Amino acid sequence: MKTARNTIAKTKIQELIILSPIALSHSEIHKYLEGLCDRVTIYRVLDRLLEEGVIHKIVDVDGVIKYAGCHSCSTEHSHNHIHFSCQKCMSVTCLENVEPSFKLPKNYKVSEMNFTLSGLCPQCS
Amino acid sequence: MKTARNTIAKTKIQELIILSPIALSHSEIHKYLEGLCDRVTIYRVLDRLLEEGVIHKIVDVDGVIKYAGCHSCSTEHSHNHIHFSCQKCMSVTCLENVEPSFKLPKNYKVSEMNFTLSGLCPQCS
DNA sequence: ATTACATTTGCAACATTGTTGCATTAATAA
DNA sequence: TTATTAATGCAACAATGTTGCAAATGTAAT
Ligand SMILES: [Mn+2]
Ligand SMILES: [Mn+2]
Ligand SMILES: [Zn+2]
Ligand SMILES: [Zn+2]
Repeated sequence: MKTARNTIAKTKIQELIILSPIALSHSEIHKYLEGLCDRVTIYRVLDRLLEEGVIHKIVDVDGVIKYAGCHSCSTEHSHNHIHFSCQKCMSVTCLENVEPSFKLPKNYKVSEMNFTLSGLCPQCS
Repeated sequence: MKTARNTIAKTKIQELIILSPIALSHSEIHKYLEGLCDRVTIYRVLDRLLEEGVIHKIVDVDGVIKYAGCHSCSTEHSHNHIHFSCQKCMSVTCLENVEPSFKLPKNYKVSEMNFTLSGLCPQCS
């Protein structure tokens, strides 16, 4: 079997994302790490953290992919919540408690959803 | 004042998007046009069509940006509808009639939304 | 039809983002 | 401490998107 290893890069990246109040992009993580590891390593660590279910991926309104820690998915791993992207401070926040409702036409089978609102966050409005 | 011109490239791209039943990405449009114009021209034409309100932009679940014609926004220009991204045939469809409802915490001011579901479309399920 | 001119285009050059192969490094278990 | 193999660094590459500038082209006036 394949046994995961706790490397410095992985530990630091995980810590960074989990402790951050907002979702982070690859380039933001790269900046924060200040050369601790290679660009490519970050991509690979992010893939591993996603697989392990430690973090989840968010597609921002402009298509930029951001990563946020999983807080409320200890039992089951679902992220059917809304994300809010602030146009002023550029932060992306998980609104864990907000679940949208909608009525889909027949014969559509949903497996994932990505719902991002943009506008002004409480700090900026 | 700046007067828009109807060039061959613009006409063809607009036609392509409007007539398509699914949203198209830049690279898909590029393929369809078969060298009718440069890559860069497509980017610039898309920008113009967006500004003119002829098409709208959709961010797919994987962050790929797609373009779809505006059908039901003759009076006002809003796209608060759901988009469906099929994991099998990779099509992105506008579900113009499906509007999600949700209850946002106070002090969030929404100006735009991007709501994309992924799964299987009627044809593929 | 010809001219004038601003818009649009093509091309080159560049930046950013993401992926892959491979030799080297380093975490973990024996 | 040593053996094993996961993880990293680096180079090379592909895909996507942006910008500057000269050339081409659409449109309106003559
Ligand atoms: Mn989230
Ligand atoms: Mn749409
Ligand atoms: Zn803000
Ligand atoms: Zn399908």
